[in-house]
Amino acid sequence: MAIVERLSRGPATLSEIAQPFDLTLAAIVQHVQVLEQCNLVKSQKTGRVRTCQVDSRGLDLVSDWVTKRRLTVGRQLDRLGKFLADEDLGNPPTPTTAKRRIHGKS
Amino acid sequence: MAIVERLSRGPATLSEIAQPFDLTLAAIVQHVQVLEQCNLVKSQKTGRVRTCQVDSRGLDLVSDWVTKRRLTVGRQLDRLGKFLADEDLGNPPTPTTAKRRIHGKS
DNA sequence: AAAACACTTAAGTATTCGCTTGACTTTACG
DNA sequence: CGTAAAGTCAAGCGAATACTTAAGTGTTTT
Repeated sequence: MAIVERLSRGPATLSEIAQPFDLTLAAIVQHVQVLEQCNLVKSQKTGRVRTCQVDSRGLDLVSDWVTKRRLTVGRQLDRLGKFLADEDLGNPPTPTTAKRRIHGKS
Repeated sequence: MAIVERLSRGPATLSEIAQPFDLTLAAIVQHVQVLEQCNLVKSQKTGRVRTCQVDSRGLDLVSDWVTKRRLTVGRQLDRLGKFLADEDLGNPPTPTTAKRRIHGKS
């Protein structure tokens, strides 16, 4: 998160990213590699310098996921209302009883 | 993520959450505890059953962070445009950005 | 009361992570 | 040229993590 925050203020080289952290350059490189796999950071190398920036595709991925969850949570409230109505009519709640590998291996 | 997705489709007990996973109930409890620390899940116990739902505060936290990053990335583009305009006018690059553009003449 | 249920808690373990070190490659500069 | 800078790669180590097992606790059901 701190690396993405740094990069959201403007592009930076790997050494520049590493500077505020008490870490080796190699460690930073490993973090950036993971962030690139997540499409949160993109980079290109010019000469011996690798410059990194935020990749907005990763941010999109995250915010899309969050908004999807929030939408279905909204529908959940509707379903709760329906459930309470059923309850008032005397219907029993659906007991989807889980019974799978509570202890020990299958 | 899978637990939050499950809960975004409607509340569930711990056993119900555990069902689709090949994990013990204890493992699921540990995951849910972490999610509660992150305010991504909330739960209350009724009798011997603990029912869990999505806590929208956690979702808000995430999407707020993402939109903040995106805003500053936006400002970054403005700065890039300004930088390129300066370049076209033949002005020397500012020292903080001077590390690029060492190679061939434009 | 006894048994079954739905967790809860603690402890142990095996794997995974994060990081460092050190050797190496490539590029820039005098 | 030689040397320094910026980064890459692989190996290794300690610490954290994600599980499991096993023994509780409180609550329904029979």
